[in-house]
Amino acid sequence: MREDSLPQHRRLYELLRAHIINGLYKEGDLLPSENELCAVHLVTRPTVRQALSQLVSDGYIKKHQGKGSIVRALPKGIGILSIHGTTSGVGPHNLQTRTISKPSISEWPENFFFDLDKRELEVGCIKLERQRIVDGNTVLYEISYLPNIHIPRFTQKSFENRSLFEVLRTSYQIKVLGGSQRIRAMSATKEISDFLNVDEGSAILCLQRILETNKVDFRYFSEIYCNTTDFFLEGTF
Amino acid sequence: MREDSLPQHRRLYELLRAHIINGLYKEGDLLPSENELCAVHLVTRPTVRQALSQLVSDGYIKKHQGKGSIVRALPKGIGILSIHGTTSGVGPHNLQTRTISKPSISEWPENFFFDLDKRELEVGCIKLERQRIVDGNTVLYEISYLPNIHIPRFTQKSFENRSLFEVLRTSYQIKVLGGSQRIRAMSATKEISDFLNVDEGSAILCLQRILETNKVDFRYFSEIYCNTTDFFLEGTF
DNA sequence: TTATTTAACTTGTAATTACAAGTAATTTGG
DNA sequence: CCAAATTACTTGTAATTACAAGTTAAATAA
Repeated sequence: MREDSLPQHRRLYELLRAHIINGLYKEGDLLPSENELCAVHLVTRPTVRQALSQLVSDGYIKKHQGKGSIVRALPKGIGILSIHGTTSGVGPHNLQTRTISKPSISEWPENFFFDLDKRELEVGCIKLERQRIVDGNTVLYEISYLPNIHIPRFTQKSFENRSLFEVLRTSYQIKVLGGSQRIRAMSATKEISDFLNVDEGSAILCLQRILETNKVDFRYFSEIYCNTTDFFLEGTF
Repeated sequence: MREDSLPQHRRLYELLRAHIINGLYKEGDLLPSENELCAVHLVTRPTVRQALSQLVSDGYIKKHQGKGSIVRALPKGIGILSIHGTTSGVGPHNLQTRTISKPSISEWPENFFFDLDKRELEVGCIKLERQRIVDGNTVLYEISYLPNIHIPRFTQKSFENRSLFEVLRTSYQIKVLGGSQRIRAMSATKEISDFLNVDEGSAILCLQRILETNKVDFRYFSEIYCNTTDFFLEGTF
């Protein structure tokens, strides 16, 4: 395979995605045609089309037969519905991450929000609490639960302004491939209202996520409480 | 092209999707291998792979290199985050649709939740209010706004237990290709609490959606209020 | 029997070719 | 000058071939 062991379609995807995020291609712009991209990047059309179809399903572009690939408006909200996680999903905003409680090994919580299998229950759980601050406002309060396997010395890692995605990928070769989530609205409890700096009882968005990875026996979980008075979640389909 | 003018990859997608929904393939089952699907349906592997990758991005299956395509658990919540709309997204539940106000032509609301262009403002707006009742509980209150173009005699159509998707597709050849949505939590106003049968001030989920279609100058809008005490929204990524 | 190796599967990546279908600008005819 | 037809360009669909890489079960050797 190629130098950095990324497939060609994936490298093209990452390149075009970066260009869109950086503003080199702006909203409404036409991307180079598929044949142009072939010529410039020395790949064939199926490869180009694979990269473009990923951009479509991630909501970065829109395709029109006979016309071309048009860049979509970048989400103004928080693109937490996508695979890219909160850090890279916020876009041009000023984002800070604050660790509330450092990773600690414990048992899984009782009545956990997803059913765990036997192996997961045996290895135990690493819990991690973080806040996300966007443009100075505390917007997210996130609790992550990871199975205590495949990630030695995890409790000594630092997560200040670093995404969990990145730590797992660079330190443990664990890549997130996809996942699923539940979304609902709820009234803020005392604890959550403190973390999110809102009144107790005000409406809060709650997400429960399963993240699946390239290691079949390693999936982790996330519970996210979101203050949507100034920001909203955003998704494309 | 073939008999009913659907591309082969699309027909295979619809077939496999129906089999999964009907339970012919259950959670955890392996789909036939790509080569088997080729042989059975008389198509080539790229065509099969196109159908499968659509099933992956819609969350119906999960693929594992060297292993096969595994059927995922069907969403137990309301799959409103997908393109398939509320009606087909609810799955095995008992769903009823009630029209609150029949389609009526008017101006667009002031301070509409998305910016409209000149043409949309000129042609005016058709408004439609509906309730969705799942297993006897009123779960959704949905207001749809359509531009008054391409859809003659729309105000005389009936929507009882029929999806807007279906009416647009069968009566006007308008197909929904995709869209985007904002999600946030809010406190129920008096009006919304009445429609959803909840207490005033309780936490409600609010979705604002843009639906884009095969007609470039026709997009429509939807505002959805959702009672998530008994159900939650669900999505895969 | 047990551990290792091999072989037979699976999906992933990628180049190649061909034509269909939709769009937009140009050319042509009136 | 204007409208219709043509042309060139775009993406969509589809078959074909080849090999890489991950998984699993069978065959083999200790």
